[in-house]
Amino acid sequence: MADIAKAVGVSPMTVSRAFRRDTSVGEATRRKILQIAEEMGYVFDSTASNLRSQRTGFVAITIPSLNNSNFADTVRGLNEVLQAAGLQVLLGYTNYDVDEEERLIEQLLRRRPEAIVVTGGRHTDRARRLLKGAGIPVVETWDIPKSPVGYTVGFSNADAMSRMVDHLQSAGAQRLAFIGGDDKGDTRGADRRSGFVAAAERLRLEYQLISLGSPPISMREGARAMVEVLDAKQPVDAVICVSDLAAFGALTECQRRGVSVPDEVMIAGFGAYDIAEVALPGLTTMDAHSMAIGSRTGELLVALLRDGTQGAAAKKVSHIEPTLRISGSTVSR
Amino acid sequence: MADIAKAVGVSPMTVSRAFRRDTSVGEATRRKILQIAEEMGYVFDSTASNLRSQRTGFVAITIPSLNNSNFADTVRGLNEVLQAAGLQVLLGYTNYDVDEEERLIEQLLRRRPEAIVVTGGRHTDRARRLLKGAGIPVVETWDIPKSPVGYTVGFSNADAMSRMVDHLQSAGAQRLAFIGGDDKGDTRGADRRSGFVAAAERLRLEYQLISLGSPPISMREGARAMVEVLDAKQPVDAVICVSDLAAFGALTECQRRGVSVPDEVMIAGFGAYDIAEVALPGLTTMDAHSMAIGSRTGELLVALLRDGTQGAAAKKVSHIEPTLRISGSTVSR
DNA sequence: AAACAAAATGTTAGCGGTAAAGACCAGAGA
DNA sequence: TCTCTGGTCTTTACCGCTAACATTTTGTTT
Repeated sequence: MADIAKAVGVSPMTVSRAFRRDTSVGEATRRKILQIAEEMGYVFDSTASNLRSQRTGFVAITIPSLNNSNFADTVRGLNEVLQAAGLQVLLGYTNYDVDEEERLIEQLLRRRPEAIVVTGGRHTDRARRLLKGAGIPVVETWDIPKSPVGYTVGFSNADAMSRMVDHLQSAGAQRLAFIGGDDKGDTRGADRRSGFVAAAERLRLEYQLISLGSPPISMREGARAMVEVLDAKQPVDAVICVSDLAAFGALTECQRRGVSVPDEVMIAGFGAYDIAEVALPGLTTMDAHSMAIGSRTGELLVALLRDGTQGAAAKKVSHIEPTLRISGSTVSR
Repeated sequence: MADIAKAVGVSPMTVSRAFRRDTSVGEATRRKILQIAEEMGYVFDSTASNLRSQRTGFVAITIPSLNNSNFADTVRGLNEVLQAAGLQVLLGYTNYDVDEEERLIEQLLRRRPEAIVVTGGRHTDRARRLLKGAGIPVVETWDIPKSPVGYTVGFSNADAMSRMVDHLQSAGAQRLAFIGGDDKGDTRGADRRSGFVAAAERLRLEYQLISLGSPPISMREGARAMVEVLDAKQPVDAVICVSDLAAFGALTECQRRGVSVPDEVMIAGFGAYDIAEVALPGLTTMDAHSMAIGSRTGELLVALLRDGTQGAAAKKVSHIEPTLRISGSTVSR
């Protein structure tokens, strides 16, 4: 900046201002500064700016896995809104592990983000302490935790699953099975399972739980689980899977064996992945509006960072109601 | 840090050292410093460290879209290696647009990354100038550009597609179709198309090109394109799709119509997405080793940043040969 | 116990921007 | 003519850490 200032014949401060559109610099001066800067190949140095102004423009986000189009959609929605507001997303993967999440949160906070978004509501004690002590807005997504750290943008996985069980019952299912991973790490999966159990007992339906290894539960695991279900002694009318990926795996296993879906067994998934729409038959699923979770979070953060915690937008819990999408895998046409 | 130094009874410099594992501080002193820091709720401030040491620990990467498990895998592979080396990935999406890429590259360079990774070899002139002038390692991935900016980790999309055409011919196909998006933005898709055309002409096979809208081309578009192919007057023995997602869409369209795959028409995809393995029949595909592209890039960068440009690892072009995975969609069993 | 090397700690001066406050100047109004 | 205003620009100090060098402490050798 000093070099540019000398070349243009102004003070470094004026150059600094010229690079920030909002502050007062004469239009002619600004143009000249930007032109000379471009010629000199100067690229603005955020690191210095960040330190002095105590504003980094970072928003940190931790997600369990990038390899999951639901979370990728949330990041996409978040990024779209934040990028427009001049903020940069700092991304980290926890790999469905709370200790890894703790490490990640600390590492991210060192970068002095202006806000932090985490997936889910379960964290280590130290992670909670770090989040609370950071002095920046904290948003928990994809869940409605019992004792939230700060703001929440999400839905009740248990309630959503309960609605799905209602649908299956009304479609005629009496004996259900739930396919999911173990409870470690994937709290959303665990919530879905408990919602399933609660609903099945409320409706006095027979049910069984198939538990696979640790998340992520994908297509292959869904197919493997379906083997178990179909080989078991007790017959099953409907299978609910923790995600559409597992559901699609289950569906292909049925097709491999010539088991008709939905006539012999219904299959339901979760998450409204692309595959649910394209599969044959289409998969009944619960659309959690992954991208909306991200963009809603982004809008909340932009409002908070602009207007402060007192702003009108500062609703603590933002509910995003999932939508049930009924398709050929649970109702024959 | 000054507060901690006072509390422990040492100089701030010693506290600074204690937070960097490698520098020499007495073991007892270090423990005490870290303990008091934890009690005081201190979180290290990277922004100041970055400025003074002129090292940010950032590696920037631009990808066309997060909503694509191939690129997500590359990011995952990269992140895994970089995270282990204490580096943080800075991610940006270009949305298959070179102007957007230029903006993004400038924005990312302001953060003073220590290296930058871009997807593909086509950039605006200004983007090339920015990359070259940044004075940091530049890696182009997923392509082998004619005139690379710096390092390259990738493969020839045209050659890979050519091998796929060879396979289809040897499986008995005479009349081919290629399903892909338009050339704008997705240079990899365009390269695959031109590889397809070259191979088809080399082998003197009949062929047609089905072009859809702008990328990303997904399952829905694949199904739509297949409608076109099946409704056309000229019959087709085999369809090659720009990605497995499109291929799966095409497959379901065939199933919807009762067109047997592979007996009446063969279908091949690209990218070795999960769906290729789970679909029924399995999709013949080209595994580009997305994750390996990321981890190889990561290893290259770690070596470059450690040993400098003169290091042994500084091979300019790193070729990752795709693997043809033959499955039920092109050969009946 | 002196002499020296190695390890641990301290001192000083920035890194490259910008917050805050003040100076300068042309044009408007008294 | 003088004051005042608002826009434009400058001066000064400092954000929180660490490179580079200086110094002290500890340990080892003879």
